[in-house]
Amino acid sequence: MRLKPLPRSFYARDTSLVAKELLGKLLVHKTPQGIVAGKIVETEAYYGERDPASRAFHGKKIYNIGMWGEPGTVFTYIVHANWMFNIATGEKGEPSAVLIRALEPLEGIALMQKRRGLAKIEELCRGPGKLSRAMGITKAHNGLPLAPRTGLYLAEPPREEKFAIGSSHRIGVTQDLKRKLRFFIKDSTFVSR
DNA sequence: CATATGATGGACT
DNA sequence: GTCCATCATATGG
Repeated sequence: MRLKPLPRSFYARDTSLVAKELLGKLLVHKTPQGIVAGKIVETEAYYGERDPASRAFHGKKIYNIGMWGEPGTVFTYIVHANWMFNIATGEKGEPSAVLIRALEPLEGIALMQKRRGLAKIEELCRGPGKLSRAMGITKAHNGLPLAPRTGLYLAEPPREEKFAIGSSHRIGVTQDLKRKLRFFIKDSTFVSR
């Protein structure tokens, strides 16, 4: 499979637009243990300092510095013993990000199953913590640029696909539930609840 | 050093 | 729907 990585300019736009257009794209992670890849089926947009639900809301910290990085920079953050996989968006210096919430596993499924200790394919990446586990994403990736040379990157799917996009309020946040900043592929069975 | 806190997950009613 | 294990950080003594 020949993959075309997303250009940096893709990420340097409005966060919710990036979140929406990320649906259907491929997330690829090459590691010494093997290659794993999946299709993005669910995302959430987080605006920086203006967004009370954002990690950047309380200012620049060591752990969230990645949010201020170049667009296309990985930002990982732990919640309840689970790593969240985010991508910095917008202009450099603007701490907005997109959280990847769910994937449809495509490649390296055996490795995902091994890392998750689980056989059911629908469950492997259905949720932000699950997908990081299955993909092998941790703190070590915080601050890395998304690029083939780092082993972790996003790419265009081999074929264009048409699908309906649904939206809702964001999951798990207690602030700002009004805005619909969660996007997902409507008919996908791999979206989290 | 001690304790609180989640952008969660999984088990259970 | 509810309960709670889990653990890297943040924060206060």
